[in-house]
Amino acid sequence: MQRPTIKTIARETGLSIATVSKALKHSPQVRPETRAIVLDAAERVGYELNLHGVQLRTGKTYQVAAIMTAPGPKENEWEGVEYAQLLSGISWALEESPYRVSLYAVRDFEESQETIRQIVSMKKADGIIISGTRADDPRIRLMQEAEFPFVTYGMSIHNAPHAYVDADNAQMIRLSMARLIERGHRRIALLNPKEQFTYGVVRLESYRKALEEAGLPYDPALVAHGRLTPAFGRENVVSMSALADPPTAYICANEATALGAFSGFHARGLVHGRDAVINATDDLNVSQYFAPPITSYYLPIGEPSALLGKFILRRMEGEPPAALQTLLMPDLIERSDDRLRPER
Amino acid sequence: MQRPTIKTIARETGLSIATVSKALKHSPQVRPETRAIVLDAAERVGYELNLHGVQLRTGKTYQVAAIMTAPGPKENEWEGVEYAQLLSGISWALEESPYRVSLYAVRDFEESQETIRQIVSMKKADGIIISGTRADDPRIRLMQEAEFPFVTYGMSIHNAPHAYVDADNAQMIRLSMARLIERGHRRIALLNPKEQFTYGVVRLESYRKALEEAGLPYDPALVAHGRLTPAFGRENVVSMSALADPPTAYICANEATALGAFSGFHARGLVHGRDAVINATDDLNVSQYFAPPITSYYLPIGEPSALLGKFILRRMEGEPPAALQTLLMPDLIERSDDRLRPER
DNA sequence: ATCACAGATAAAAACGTTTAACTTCATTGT
DNA sequence: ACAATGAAGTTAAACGTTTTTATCTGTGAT
Repeated sequence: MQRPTIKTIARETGLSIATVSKALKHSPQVRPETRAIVLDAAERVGYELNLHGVQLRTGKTYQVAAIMTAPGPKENEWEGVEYAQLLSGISWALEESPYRVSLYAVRDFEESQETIRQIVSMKKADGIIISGTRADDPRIRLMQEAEFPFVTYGMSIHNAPHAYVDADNAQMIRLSMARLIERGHRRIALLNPKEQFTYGVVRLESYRKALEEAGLPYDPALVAHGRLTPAFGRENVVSMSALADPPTAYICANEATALGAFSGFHARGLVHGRDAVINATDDLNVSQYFAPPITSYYLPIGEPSALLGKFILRRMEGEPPAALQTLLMPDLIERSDDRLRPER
Repeated sequence: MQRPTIKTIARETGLSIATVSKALKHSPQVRPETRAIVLDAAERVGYELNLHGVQLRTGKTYQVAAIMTAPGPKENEWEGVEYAQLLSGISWALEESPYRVSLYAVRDFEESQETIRQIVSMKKADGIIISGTRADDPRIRLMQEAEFPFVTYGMSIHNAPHAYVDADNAQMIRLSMARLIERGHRRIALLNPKEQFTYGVVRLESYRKALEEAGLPYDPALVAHGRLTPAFGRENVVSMSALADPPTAYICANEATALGAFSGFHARGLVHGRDAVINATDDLNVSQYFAPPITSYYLPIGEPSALLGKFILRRMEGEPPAALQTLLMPDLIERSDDRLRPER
């Protein structure tokens, strides 16, 4: 028993394969009654479209390439864990479509660029989703020049308009800072992603502006850029807390960094709420389990990932990118007062 | 400028496409000199195999389906985060091959079963990688009956032999228990995955055996089965620590559970090392950042994932499954003494 | 000189689909 | 009455491979 093809249906119905093909794709060239007959027969024989034929004929791949930048297999730091949920979110968004997510794991920016170049020129996918965007991102230019559909998780600054989904980092930092300053903090540390990343730039800018508006000085010693691992959080708490005038609040760019910051507190004998506090941005709903639970801006990763999936589908259908740009505002979840209580 | 095909090379060299095809696949039917000419021309025109043609002709897909069971997009619990690294590890292992990882995110066991059935019957991939295996796993039977190549992350118990990679859970629990008992613990809690999973069964069995050998009673109140989220860890610490005779040690099946356990300590005012201790199994190298750092069995997730990739390649080449079975023993990393110090 | 044979290459068919070009037939407008 | 139009189908080619079968060429044996 072979897998049924349109030929099977043609034989079954006495129509030509061309008509069957058209009927299945709802071409206006075929009469509704005929279509009904075809659909019925298709159902009966258990027909399912063979993508390989389509792919060869049309050049479509029905693949959405997700470029995942993760540190090499040898490096064992807790990094990029939110990718799992990001991928599954995208995958679910594509569920009703014939598209599948195919994964391209790369080690660094250069490799992602090379991979994208290949996907584009060899047409290995119909659409691409990337993250870790830069202020001026050559990968975006590459895809735009080739008119290749793509969506980014993260904005760019100097590139021509494109489809993206991102958290509203500027707003988030602005409000975070206002809140902490209102609660008496004057020395606020920013544990930020690498400066190459757009959101690193955006967050830093917003941070500086907030300081300025509050009439507080900007101290570069309170800002760190790096890979958002627990190690990063820990190291910076350890070193910054040793400053003559140490920070009383740490804003961590993700939950891994926040976990590491707690580890730094432990190492230096600091007590959360007495010596300093930690705030964070949280994708994974994990801040509530820290001891003590911390205040965070929470954006369930399912939201951006569902949007990424939706957007790439629409881009592949030719929708212009201008309509496919969303900044999501995370919810502030206050779990501690964050005023210092210098008891004891 | 069209993408070059074997036809391009045929024109270029004056040979037929058949010969070119054979030359490219190192068929013995073509003379070495001819092959050289072909390879040279291929290089010159920048030829790259078009998989769509191959796929249609041979039925091969060059896809490895990774079935990822993750909770629905609506549920926002920190679960399954290690999947990101697992996937990238597999993806790297396939890097030199023409195969790509294509992702199938499913919500639960039933859906994974249905998805696998489809992949197998519609031949949507050449190989499958699944995790979350059960003692008697119908998915494994399904793939075996269809003689479909697959590798599982996690053993099964009642199924016919198949390729798998797993951590040596029995040994891990045996040694963990021996170590804790040696340090004076008599009431040891086991925060375990759901009983359906093979490793849940294996761990429980090993736990009971360890108790028995030490002459300690088995108390079901100290064993919990559930989804390995922080919430699970927290809830069980909260409830178990309220027992008349509470546990003095908690063995957590992963780092998410351990994080939640710490949260439970905080909620109940327990101090790690004084009231009880936490041990864990760690894939993500994150136990070192807990406050305090805890003792764990650490298996960098890169190792099993690289093996999964290697194994599926070999299975797809027809290698029998018997040779493709590996139990990995995680390293014990002692970060605290774990004897209770009832100071204060 | 002819034959059989092997080695090397070529021709052709096939995989499942889409689509441009064509045919058929009924309907419409004059 | 008849050309023009349009709707609904059909034919056939094409996408890039692999593979079966056929063809050709030269060698060595008879």
